[in-house]
Amino acid sequence: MAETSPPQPAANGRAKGKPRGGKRVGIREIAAQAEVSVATVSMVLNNNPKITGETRAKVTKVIDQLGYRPNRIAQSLSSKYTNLLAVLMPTLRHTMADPYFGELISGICDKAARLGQKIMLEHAKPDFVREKRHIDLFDRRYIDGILCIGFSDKHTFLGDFAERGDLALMVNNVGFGLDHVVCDYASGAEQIMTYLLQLGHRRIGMLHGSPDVYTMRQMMDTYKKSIASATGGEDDTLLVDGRFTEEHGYTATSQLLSKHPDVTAIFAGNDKMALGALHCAAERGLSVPGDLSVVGCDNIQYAAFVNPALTTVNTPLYDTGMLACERLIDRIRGRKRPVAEVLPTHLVLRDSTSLAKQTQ
Amino acid sequence: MAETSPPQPAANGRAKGKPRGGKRVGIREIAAQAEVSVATVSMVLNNNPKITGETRAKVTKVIDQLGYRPNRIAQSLSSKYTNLLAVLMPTLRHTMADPYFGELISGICDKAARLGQKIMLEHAKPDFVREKRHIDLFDRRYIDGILCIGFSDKHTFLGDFAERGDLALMVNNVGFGLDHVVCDYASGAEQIMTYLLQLGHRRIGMLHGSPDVYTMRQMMDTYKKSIASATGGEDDTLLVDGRFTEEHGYTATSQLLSKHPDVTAIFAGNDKMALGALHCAAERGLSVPGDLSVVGCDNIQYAAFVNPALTTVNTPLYDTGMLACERLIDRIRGRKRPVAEVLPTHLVLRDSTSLAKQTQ
DNA sequence: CTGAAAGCGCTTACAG
DNA sequence: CTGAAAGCGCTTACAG
Repeated sequence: MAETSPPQPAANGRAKGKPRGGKRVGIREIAAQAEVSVATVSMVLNNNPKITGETRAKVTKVIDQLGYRPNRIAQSLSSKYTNLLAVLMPTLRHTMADPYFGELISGICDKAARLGQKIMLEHAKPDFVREKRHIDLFDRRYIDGILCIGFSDKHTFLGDFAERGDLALMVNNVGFGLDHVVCDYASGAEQIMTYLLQLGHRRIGMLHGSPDVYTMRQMMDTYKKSIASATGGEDDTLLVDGRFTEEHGYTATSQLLSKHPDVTAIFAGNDKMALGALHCAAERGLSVPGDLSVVGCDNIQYAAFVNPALTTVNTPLYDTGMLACERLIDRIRGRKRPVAEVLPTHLVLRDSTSLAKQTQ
Repeated sequence: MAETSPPQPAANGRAKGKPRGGKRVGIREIAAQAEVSVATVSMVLNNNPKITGETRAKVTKVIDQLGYRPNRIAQSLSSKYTNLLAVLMPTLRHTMADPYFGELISGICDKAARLGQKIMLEHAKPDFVREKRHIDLFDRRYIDGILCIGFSDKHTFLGDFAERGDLALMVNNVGFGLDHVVCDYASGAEQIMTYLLQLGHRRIGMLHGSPDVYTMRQMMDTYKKSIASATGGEDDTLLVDGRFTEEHGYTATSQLLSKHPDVTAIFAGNDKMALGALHCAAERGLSVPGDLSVVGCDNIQYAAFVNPALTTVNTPLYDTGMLACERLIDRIRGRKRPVAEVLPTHLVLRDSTSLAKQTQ
């Protein structure tokens, strides 16, 4: 539309080809119309301070008139940046549908949009890693930097980034010589344990995920320390693997309660496992929190809407995503100092916890 | 590593500059080493059938040796494709954390990866649309095509794509002159209603979202038709707006039950609202399904793990995402025929539904 | 079946 | 403060 309405000298001279509306306007046409060189137009486009306000105004006017939009492929080929960032995550079942990843990515996307960057999604499937496609992302100039979420110590390919000097930042994980932004899961776990102990619970089970995951290790260590200092003993059979999912949280709880009927509280390493625990308790006719207290971690969206509403730790995932994205961009733009940020967590009290049934 | 190990004639001659490992290898070096022209290398890269098996082998060998990776920015500038697709969605609160979008996007990403395409994420914020950045995506050559998810009739800017001839495909929505891939929500709703009526329910409330949303309209129409034909009457006060969320599903249920204590079943237009309904029922001391049957829609991941496990309609969101992505790529690659696909849905029976308390 | 050349649409030194 | 020219690294007609 914009191309047909302005009273422009009809370009009928060379009417051949050109499907509709004629050739796309390029930087050359802008330069010609504005009576400057293409270099000047380019500098206006890139907000180069060398350009006079007057020149800028003149060029900007022509750009608006002709509806010129710079080709970002050409821009990237000539310049150093693609203005594209990747988010890399493991291939869990339907990763994107997980509220944990979702919150993180929401934060990342919002911040990226605000800073004029685009976000690309990548899954680190086995063949992806085998074929070194994570490296291709940089070598083939897809992206300027990468955000890694959901990985564990086992994902050693992450070390490739640091080795090659590619800009990568890990979220809720540390190591591999990379920058990181993490939530304070250790403090979160400590707050939970303190709270449960205050309520009189002594037999507290834990639903954990793989200890290869940094944040989970933090929580497990804190849990063990708390138990040890409160009860003077330790009992590893109170720790069961719920593999981060509702399904396994359910079966793990089932095992735990069968082996230890005296357990009065369960600390789940994430809300999904806690949901599995609630489900298991309901099925066994145990009232929560009457017979059993359950607490989760992360405070994902539906934690407030399960029955009973879940007491949990709020990890600021959205903000974590925002910060991670911002810091990565800092690095791309030249920041030298490595990034290592920790965001605070806090307890969210709801209806799944109460005083222990019988204090020992 | 690869660059230091092979016993290559030391390139010490021009030792200046070049931070580490020397200059990145380009198509020119490959051509030189393989003793062919760059055009030939390019053709090998693009699997051009004109190339002899012999030539191909020779060139491929050199490529592998030198670890050459084509610069995709340069490729895109010379060719017609970016091999990048965008997923566009509205800005709901933390959209990505929503299982509905998550499942869809998981399917899209997996299919895209398999077909060698990359996926970019975009949110249609007010300023995004105002500044016509959805058009920029094409004009500035970010992408080859776009997948639109989560939109309603109100999002008229979607019409811009068809008008400009840009390749766009809508998921679970029709109109705007665009291609579409949708789940059969009408059939899903019909299955639900038939089932509830069979169970003896006559006073059935519905939690709906905006009727501007195509799929919701399908369900509402089906609901009304079912009620009318089963009871001979209609009562619009049985329809309450739950705005697709747990929160509003909760309050809508509260309203509904206050106004109509005789309601024995609730059909929620999505699982999130159903979850709100379950929560509300629990708080009012109503047993589900004893006092009240509740059914949702979509069968999102945690629907099986809430208390009680939710009866719902399975909409194959993951597969829908896969198909949508595949069809969009078909179009990019030249398919002329518009895409209009409908995927079947089916009822998933769980524990939130049972016979009506008292049949009238 | 392969090669030499032009061109994609920008940015970036380098002069002036 | 601005311009002319080279170059980013490929692909694509066009010859041969």
